[in-house]
Amino acid sequence: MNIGQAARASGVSAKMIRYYEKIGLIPNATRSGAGYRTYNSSDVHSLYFIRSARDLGFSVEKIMKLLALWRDRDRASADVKDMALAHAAGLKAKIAELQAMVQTLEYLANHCHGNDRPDCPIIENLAERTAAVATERRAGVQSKAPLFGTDTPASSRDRASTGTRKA
Amino acid sequence: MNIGQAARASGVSAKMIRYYEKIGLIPNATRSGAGYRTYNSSDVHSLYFIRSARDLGFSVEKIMKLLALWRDRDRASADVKDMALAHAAGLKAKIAELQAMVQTLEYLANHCHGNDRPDCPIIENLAERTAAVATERRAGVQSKAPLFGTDTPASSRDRASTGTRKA
DNA sequence: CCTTGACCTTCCTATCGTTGGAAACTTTAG
DNA sequence: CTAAAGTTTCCAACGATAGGAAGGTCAAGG
Repeated sequence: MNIGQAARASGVSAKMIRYYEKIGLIPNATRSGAGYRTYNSSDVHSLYFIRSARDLGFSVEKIMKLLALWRDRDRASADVKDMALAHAAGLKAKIAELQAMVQTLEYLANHCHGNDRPDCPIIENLAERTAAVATERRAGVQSKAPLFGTDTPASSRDRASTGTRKA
Repeated sequence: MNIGQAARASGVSAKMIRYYEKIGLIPNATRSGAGYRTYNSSDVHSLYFIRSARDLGFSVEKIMKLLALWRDRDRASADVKDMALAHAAGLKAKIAELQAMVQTLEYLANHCHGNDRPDCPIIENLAERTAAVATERRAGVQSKAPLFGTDTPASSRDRASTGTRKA
């Protein structure tokens, strides 16, 4: 079985199969005389496993651990369960973040006339102080740089400590 | 105001300010005699706008449009509202996707004993056919290569699905 | 004046997962 | 034999961000 067949059978593109091999997620494939990679059904099975895990949002790094557990016939199911639940928790956090964004956007849209006049609270909020919901969501948020018409070049207090605030 | 002050005042890192300038999201900054970029409060205001939009999950590309609308005093508020709602809809789709993942993971975890024995339906499902929820979520999924313990290198129906489906 | 340290400059690299292309080779079908 | 399809490797790009190296600049203090 060449890489194309393996790709179609597993749902992982040939490009990605080579990539997974290069980064060590899967072992080096055996080669035919002409240098073609050859795969058997067990390899396809691994690839399908990988694709399923990617569909569930697991990173390649985590998939490495899952694959190790998969191949370990003496694994404890608790290990896998922990990984799955931890991953689910991470996804939930991401969901909450996105929901806060949606809430803010819809709040702003609801306060926008949506006509042909320029008056638009969405723009105004983005420009002036970020909407309330987003502000609340943000963790260590303090005093949002009120400098406006003022042109003071180096105002007395510098917050935001250069970097590493958010993802 | 130098780039460091602008960064602290706007919440956008100096690295990102230079990047935004390079990709044309913001105009080239004026320079001091020594080549330092200088900013005024209006520039900081733009940066703050950008940061707020990024916090709401807007891509840089969309922010370019938002900035154009911001600077266009004759814009129709409907344009901005449409963008905001379209973006919210996109976020909602993403949320639904993540929720499906969580659902699958928790379903699998609930069926896992989580003890020190190797028996683990999470692994089994990843390996064999992907859990029901994920399968339903996936669109045109068919005939999932049932090849299993068999080790036939080129079994009869490995080219069955020769027709480029999926990416 | 000179040093020190904070700041700024450009340029290069990396991340993560994936896709794209180019140039060359092999296999398969006609 | 030829043409098409498949494969190989290598190189680059995406989006947004972070890190670092090597060097120039500024302000304060001796």
